[in-house]
Amino acid sequence: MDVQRLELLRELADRGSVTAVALATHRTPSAVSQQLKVLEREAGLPLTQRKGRGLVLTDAGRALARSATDVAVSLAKATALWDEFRNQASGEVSLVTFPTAGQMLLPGVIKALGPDLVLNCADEDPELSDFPAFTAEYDIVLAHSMSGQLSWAGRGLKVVPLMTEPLDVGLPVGHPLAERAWVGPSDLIGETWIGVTDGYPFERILHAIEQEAGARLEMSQRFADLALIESFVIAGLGIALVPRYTSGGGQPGRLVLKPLRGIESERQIVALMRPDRAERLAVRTVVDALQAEAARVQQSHAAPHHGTAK
Amino acid sequence: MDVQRLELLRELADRGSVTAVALATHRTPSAVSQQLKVLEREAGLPLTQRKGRGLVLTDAGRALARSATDVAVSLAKATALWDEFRNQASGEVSLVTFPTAGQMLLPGVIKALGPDLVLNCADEDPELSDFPAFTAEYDIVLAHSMSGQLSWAGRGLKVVPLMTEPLDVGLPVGHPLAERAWVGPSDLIGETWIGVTDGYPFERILHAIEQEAGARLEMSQRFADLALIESFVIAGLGIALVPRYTSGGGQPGRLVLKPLRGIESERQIVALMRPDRAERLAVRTVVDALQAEAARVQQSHAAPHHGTAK
DNA sequence: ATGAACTCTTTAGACTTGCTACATGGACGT
DNA sequence: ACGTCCATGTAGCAAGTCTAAAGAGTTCAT
Repeated sequence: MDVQRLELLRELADRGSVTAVALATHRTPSAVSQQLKVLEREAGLPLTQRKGRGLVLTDAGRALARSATDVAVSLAKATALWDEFRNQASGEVSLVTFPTAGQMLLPGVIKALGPDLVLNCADEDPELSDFPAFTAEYDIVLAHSMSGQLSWAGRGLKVVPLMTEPLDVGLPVGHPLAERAWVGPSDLIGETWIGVTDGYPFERILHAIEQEAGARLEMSQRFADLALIESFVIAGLGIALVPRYTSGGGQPGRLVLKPLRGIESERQIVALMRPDRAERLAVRTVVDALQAEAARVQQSHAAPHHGTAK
Repeated sequence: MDVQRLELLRELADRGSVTAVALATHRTPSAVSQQLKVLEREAGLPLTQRKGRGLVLTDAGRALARSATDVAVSLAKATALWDEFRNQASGEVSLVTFPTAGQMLLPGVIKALGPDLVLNCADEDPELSDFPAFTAEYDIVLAHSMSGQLSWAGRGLKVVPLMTEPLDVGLPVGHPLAERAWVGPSDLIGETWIGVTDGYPFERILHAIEQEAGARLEMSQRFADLALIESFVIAGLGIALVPRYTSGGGQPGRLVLKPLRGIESERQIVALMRPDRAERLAVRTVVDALQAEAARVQQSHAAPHHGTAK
């Protein structure tokens, strides 16, 4: 019946606790609890169920929450429509990203946006946290996945692809392989590797190399931060897999990138959003800017010469 | 922003005046005016405009009203969903029909519906009034159109076809043509006709007969009521075009029907609804029953023999 | 076992909101 | 010019929704 209440139910489905919903909607838990109770009375059947000290949705509750999404979407479309009538997009948009994508895209995007649109950015480590879950908190979530591996299918989230970034092999200047135009899996066995933290998507490619070459790679270190990995490579302590567009930012000319052949080695960078938020005009504007900037970055690297990076 | 207000704007688009909206929504005109004013202030641009002593929507207002329909639809889907969870369809559904369709379909439909679902019916003369406009007042509007002539395309209404009913030539017993298996346009010139009121869709077929036969039909009387026309035909005062399934109800055996060949002679009977109302579970149930009953009627007539009618 | 921490709920009271009732101001038709 | 019709202001009231504070149940640690 009432949209506000339905919205509350949907938030509960997303966030999983009354207090979280209250916090997110700037209300007291009491208010949320009361409204949910009213909704349940109107519905005439139990929508929630106590479990331990928390609260979970029943099947009926989940179904209702899902249809509440449709309501939120059409409502967001309506407000977007009249935003189009009035002025250009304005308001605030929040965004989380993993570090490398932010470094690559955000400065250009923020410059491209008008002064009426405030973009609040934050960064999070992509593997320590459940990125799709951030869509509850942020309007836009920048995430990456390996090609083909659509880890966030379903879930009811809107996924907008921004770019696919090749993952190259990073070598120190003077390394034997540095003279080659490209490298293959068999060239890489016997090298000392600087790896990524367990669970990183890069890991999948390293495994593919091992499988292709028929030997194990020697992994000396494991880091999460890209700049740290690069500094080890530059110091000659090993070689590593690095994203082409975002590497070498700090120390150009001291890191050599070689494309990897024989293995599909790239990552997809996408924007994740809750479907209703994706409809907001301001959000759509930011996503458009992200796509444009991603295309610009990709094109500037597609151009010939240009040394190793940048 | 607020759904109730959007709904009000949509009602205004449908009904055209603040007082009409107030009447329909059980409010005072003052309340409607205030809410529209709030909506306009939120939107930041004029949605309505005074015209004479009335009020009309601006372009922006119309656009918003249209998107308000989407909101209403998704909201109706949500409530329908939980109606499905809870019990079978219940509540009240209102319906208008033109007389012959009502006589043909409604008794069977009402018997088929459970006791929890109350169907309130009314009848209106199909030509004196704008039938699509009734969708503002009634949940379901039973209307007819000649085949191919989709008079209610666009408008944003949901159209559900129920049946196509042939229009036959009605003759008195003992008429020379009564022995024939069927009649063609050329057989019908020279006869005295009992016509329908100007503007009735039947009129189009009469014109088609004239065009095909190359002569004018002699029209002695013009009536709106079918039973009245039939009594004239039975009295031998002329022949007339009558819908096959609904004729002869009162006096079986005294009216002979002959199919008309050489001209497409049928009318489409459809249900018209506002899209949001079409989503209500109770409404959908009634529409399903209408379709089933229509199929039943059509089938019972498709069966051979059976004399003239019934 | 007992208490501390956490989560949801209940209750009572304040605040906000949308309504009715009545009055006002134009626009149309006679 | 008058009455009618329609939309809109103003004041007050009724309903709904929130906060605040206390209560009840569960989990975890000591």
